[in-house]
Amino acid sequence: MQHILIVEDDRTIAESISFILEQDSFCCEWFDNGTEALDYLDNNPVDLMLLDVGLPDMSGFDVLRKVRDESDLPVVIISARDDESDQVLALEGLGANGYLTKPFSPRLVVAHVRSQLRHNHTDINSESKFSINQAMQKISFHNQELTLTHTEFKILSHLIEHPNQVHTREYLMKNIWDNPVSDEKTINTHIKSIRKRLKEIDESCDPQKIILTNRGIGYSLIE
Amino acid sequence: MQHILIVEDDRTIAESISFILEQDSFCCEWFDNGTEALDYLDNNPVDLMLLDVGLPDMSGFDVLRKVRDESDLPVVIISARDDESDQVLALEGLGANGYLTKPFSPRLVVAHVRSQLRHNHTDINSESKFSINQAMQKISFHNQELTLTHTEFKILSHLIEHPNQVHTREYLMKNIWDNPVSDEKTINTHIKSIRKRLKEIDESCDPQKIILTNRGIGYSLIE
DNA sequence: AATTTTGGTGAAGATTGTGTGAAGATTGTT
DNA sequence: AACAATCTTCACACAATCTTCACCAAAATT
Repeated sequence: MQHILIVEDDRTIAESISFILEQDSFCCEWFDNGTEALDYLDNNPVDLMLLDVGLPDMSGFDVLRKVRDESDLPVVIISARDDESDQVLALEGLGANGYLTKPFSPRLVVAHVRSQLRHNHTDINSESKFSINQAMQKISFHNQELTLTHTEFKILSHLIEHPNQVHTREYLMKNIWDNPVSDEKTINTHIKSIRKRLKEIDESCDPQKIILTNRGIGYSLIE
Repeated sequence: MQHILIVEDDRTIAESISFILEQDSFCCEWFDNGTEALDYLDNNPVDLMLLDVGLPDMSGFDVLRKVRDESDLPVVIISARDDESDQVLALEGLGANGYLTKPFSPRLVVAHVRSQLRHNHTDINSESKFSINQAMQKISFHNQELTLTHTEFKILSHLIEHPNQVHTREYLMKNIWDNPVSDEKTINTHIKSIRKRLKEIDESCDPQKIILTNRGIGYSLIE
């Protein structure tokens, strides 16, 4: 599940974008101002940001600057003005990844979002060791089906969909459990059993090299 | 030097794009048809493709399909028609990375090109000895990955992100530890081990010239 | 030059984080 | 209700890491 952060002060626009993205099985969070959005970004996992230029509290460009100070998060700008110099500034100067001018159809927004996130998607023709069958809720490892419990499936899916990236236990818990009240140690045990299942399929593999522990931080899956 | 492949049957447009890209120290190759462009692509290194939709021999979309069959090369579409469904198809369906509609200024083309190539630039372009991979919580020194503990990572990140600037021990502690109760001498030891790790990667470097001690004050990283 | 202060160094001890197996709690199924 | 599967928690062992300390070297001060 990919998380989209929408920063847009027009409620109608935000809702229509949100609606269509959620139909495409994205998970959306909406803020109508930059301050709250930046605050949210600091503490929550976000895969892409849709950012309006005209915000009540600060310019979208300023928001983008602050985001770029600390991450490479894909940011697609939404602008009411079709001003070329703004676009050049955003893309070249500030490091935006895409630029959309109003009016646009929600469908186009999804196209831009998908275009930016494509590389994150587990590609069928990539040589990944894993393949996910979302419909069947099954994961294959070296083309052999893993028998996973529901929780294990959700954890491993997350890691596969965001490989080469450290996930804190806190992050994993937020995304996997609805009620976030649980001991962080619980993750350890699930990881342990996932590793065990990998070993069952491929005796020669080293599960700790595939799902690696980043001591003091969390876990990450190496592609 | 980055290589741009321009596929555009309008000579005037191709030349103006080419001209401005070359001013920005890109290296351009131009073809006015898809067949030759695809042929060139098979045998030459290309970093990005600017692709017109309307070509004499085949549709730009067909060219894109063939490119996507075998690579993830960034492709920015140039279209004469401002048709939203075309754009959705290109971005979402065919895997284009960007979409420009004519008329556009050459400046905007460069902005799109730079935006797409930005992630490649960071390593080559920056004169910094260090690069931080936030996603994996890793730092590279001369493009070699450092093995750092969590605390070491946090200290070094701070120094890298604010180079040429003295950080008092007190300041570092406040920013790195949640509970600020600790002996300031502790920083010394961590700095020592960071320096040791730098030396492990580059035997010939002098770690005390990279992270330098400001006697009586603190430490600073020299860029 | 002697003294004091500050930082570098290596090692020892304290602390924390993780892997592991198993027990208890929860959930779902028959 | 009984049972099985699964999830969560816990205790322990071990290893990685952090902190402290004693000692020495370098720089600044007298």
